[in-house]
Amino acid sequence: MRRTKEDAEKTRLALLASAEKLFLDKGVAHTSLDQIARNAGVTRGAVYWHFQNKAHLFHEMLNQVRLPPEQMNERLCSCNQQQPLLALRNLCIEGLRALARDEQKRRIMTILLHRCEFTEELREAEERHQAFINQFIDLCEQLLQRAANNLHPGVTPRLAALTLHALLVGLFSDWTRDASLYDPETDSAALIDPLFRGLIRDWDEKARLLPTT
Amino acid sequence: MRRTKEDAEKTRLALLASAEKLFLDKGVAHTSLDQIARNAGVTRGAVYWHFQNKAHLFHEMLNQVRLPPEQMNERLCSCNQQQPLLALRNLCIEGLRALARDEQKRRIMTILLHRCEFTEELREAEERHQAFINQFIDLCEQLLQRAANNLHPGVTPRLAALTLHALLVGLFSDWTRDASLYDPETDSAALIDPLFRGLIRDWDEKARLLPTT
DNA sequence: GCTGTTACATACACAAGTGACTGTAAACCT
DNA sequence: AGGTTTACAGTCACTTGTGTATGTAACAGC
Repeated sequence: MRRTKEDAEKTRLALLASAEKLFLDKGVAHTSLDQIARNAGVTRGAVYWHFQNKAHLFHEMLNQVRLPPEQMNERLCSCNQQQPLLALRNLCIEGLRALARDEQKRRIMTILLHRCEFTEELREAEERHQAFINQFIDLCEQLLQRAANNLHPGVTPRLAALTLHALLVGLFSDWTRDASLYDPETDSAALIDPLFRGLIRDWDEKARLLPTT
Repeated sequence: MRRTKEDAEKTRLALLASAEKLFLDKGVAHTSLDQIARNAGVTRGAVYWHFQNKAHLFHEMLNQVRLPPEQMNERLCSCNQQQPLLALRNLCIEGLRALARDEQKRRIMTILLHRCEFTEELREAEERHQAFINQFIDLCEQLLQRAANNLHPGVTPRLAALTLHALLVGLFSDWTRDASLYDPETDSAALIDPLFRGLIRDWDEKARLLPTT
């Protein structure tokens, strides 16, 4: 029996890891707290000691990592570069690569995209996720607004921001579903750049300033 | 008590409609067969008469409609136009609009994207879905291969097809999550065209042949 | 060394869901 | 007209999951 504070923290982390693994394998709704506990080598008592219920456990699992949308929002808020659109493009690429590099991020993103039903009990997690999405779209729109006269005719900042977000979500969704589709390390730029070229008029000249980041 | 064949078909459809509604509201895993039955004004006996279990009910609910990916695959296979890329572009736009026009398609697509966990019991539905996706990507790749020398440098047919699919998935995913983001009827072209412009070299001249479809 | 608290394990009560089985009235067929 | 089948309703046995309450050994502080 281990009862020191460090040991307690270890079981807490073991529970979070078990939840992560089982959620990924069998879905959130199809995983019971008992399965999570046993997978971590403890009983349900430990689960209820560390977490109020499954929804809170899920929420704290999300809190372990900063997922790409949140990371990108933080970066977008703080950075005020002279080339905001290039910075945005690099952020998108980095977001894709971050998922491939960090196994945990990948697992949690996969759970969010493919292994959970956003129903009543997970509503707060859903709203939080949704808030990040809207924030990201708004930030993109602001950046694109500054370069509004460089946009191709018929493209508004708002629609361009929506398109960019949709592309990212689709790339995340497809890759977490089947990682053999493409390799984020080598293909990210080729997957992102065409859209920028189609949105911004003199993109190729702009991009020449920065080499293949 | 109603027992004619037409009445039986009516209750079957009522069960499918109830399942659709409840799956959308509460998620597939969080909806019981009893709730579906009561919502349709019958008991679980009727459910087990018409369907083997929840997975089969789910599967037949999907069979009621041809979702955008399947529609687009059928169209892509059959059509051999002189302007395949323009046809592909129009198909994408039509796919987006179809979701907005057909309430049932929208509900079922929302369930597939946001209200179900692809776990063991729904594995066959997932595999079917995944097969359509891969087929769509392959078809796009073939079409783009024909115009390979018109692609912008650095863009391969394979990556272009992946990008296009990702954009569509993202647009579906975003819109089914929040329909106020954009209006498929008016915005579809503006959401799709930039990517084509960024993928294909002389897109604007090509597109001038066909007006804003 | 005693005590209170921590970090769980165990036990219990309860609800909900499933699948199988049985019952049954009306429809259908001959 | 009568038997058979259809299209369910109702019941039962069983399992699974949750939340809570209680037990308990070890640690931490004085």
